[in-house]
Amino acid sequence: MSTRDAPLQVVLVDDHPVVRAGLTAVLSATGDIEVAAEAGSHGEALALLTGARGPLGGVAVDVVVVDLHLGSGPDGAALIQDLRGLGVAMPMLVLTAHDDGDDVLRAVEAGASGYLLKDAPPASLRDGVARAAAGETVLAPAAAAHLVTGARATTAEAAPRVTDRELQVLRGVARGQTNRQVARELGIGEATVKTHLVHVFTTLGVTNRTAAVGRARELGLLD
Amino acid sequence: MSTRDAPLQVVLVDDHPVVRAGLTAVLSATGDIEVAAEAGSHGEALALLTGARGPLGGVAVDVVVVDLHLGSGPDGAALIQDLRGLGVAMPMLVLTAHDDGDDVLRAVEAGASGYLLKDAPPASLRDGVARAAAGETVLAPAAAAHLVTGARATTAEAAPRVTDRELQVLRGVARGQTNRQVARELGIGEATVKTHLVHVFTTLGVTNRTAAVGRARELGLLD
DNA sequence: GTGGGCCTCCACCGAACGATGGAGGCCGCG
DNA sequence: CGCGGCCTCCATCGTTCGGTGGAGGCCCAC
Repeated sequence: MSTRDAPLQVVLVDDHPVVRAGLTAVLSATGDIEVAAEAGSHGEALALLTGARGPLGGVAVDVVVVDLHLGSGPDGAALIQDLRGLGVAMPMLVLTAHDDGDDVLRAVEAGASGYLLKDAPPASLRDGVARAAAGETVLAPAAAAHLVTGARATTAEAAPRVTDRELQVLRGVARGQTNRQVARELGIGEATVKTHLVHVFTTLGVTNRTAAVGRARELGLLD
Repeated sequence: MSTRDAPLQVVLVDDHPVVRAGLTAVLSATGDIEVAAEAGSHGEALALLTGARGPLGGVAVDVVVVDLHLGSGPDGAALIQDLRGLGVAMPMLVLTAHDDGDDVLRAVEAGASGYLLKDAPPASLRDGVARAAAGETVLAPAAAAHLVTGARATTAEAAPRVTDRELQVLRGVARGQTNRQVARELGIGEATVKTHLVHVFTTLGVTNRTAAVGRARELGLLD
């Protein structure tokens, strides 16, 4: 997922200059991505992406990254909806601090290709942009679960389904038990607990137990 | 906290034979504790501990361990209250699956010296019994927080108060962030995050981040 | 000013965790 | 009957955690 012929051209929309700078640094770090332009507000973004018909100086924009929170005015989801309404078809990603379900859902319904988490590791951000440019939907499986209603082709992962056993393990973990304690409680080996957890992590789209418990709680798996 | 002169004599009250057997095994493992007698119900326990005036065959009972859930009849808290009402003064510990606040509170108000968690490691259980026998109140600090109203001399720890900074760290952890990520977010060092977490662990009476998040949620700290 | 919280950071170390890449057995579905 | 899903377990490895015992700076109350 690196070394392309020409760098991807992205446009950043964020009301916070610091965030734009940070994103620029992160995304352009490997040379695979270039920040073609930036906008600091809803209006600037509209002007930038629809003005003159054929955006910017003839540069073909591959992806637009929009912060979900744009200060006082309309938010990122609204911006995306507006752009879509104006015929802008390119992939657009929402940038959000924490994927708090509803907001992300709104953004996707508004036409976003997915979202990026501000606290994701740089490589993940670059990967997300690249995948969006390739037409993929960039969603953590957990968010995909929020979309059962809309049931769109998430292109990516499979089932966000947690098996019975995995859930039992997760419940133990949610109570703060160590792998060893969970193993004893369920009468299985510690290795098996680890295996179950790894599966849970991948299906929930997280990388550690605490996050898994949080996600599971959000999804109502722990009741 | 081991190798005493004479083993502590405890009485178990639990409607589940399996649990009694397990407890017996765990408590007597080191030889510091002996199970003097067992009761399977509220009635049995009353007979055992008040019958003949001078319980059992003249054996001096050091601690009574009562399961909070005793099947259909009155629960452990009620039993303890009854025993206290009948003049039984020895330390009594409540045994519970998960310390769900209210139940534990009721038990302590009824006269319990504290509680033991079923999923606690064997050493902790033995330690709890030993401490109760010594007249200490055996409570996780988190439970102590539930008791701010009654404000009894918990013998043990101090303030269950989590500072602002600690709470900020905990919030990050609750979102599944690693120490490093939390550190970056708050603009402090990873070492500092660890320090805050260790404090949180001790004041909440837990030993790992996932349990801390669970406790904090129970206590309404994360809202 | 002297303490006592609180926040910040350090080094060190063992334990727990998470990732990887297997392997075998069981069971239901086609 | 083969295939796939689920459950079980293994070894290895690097990373992260958590525990311990400090240390200095800040600020407020006494």
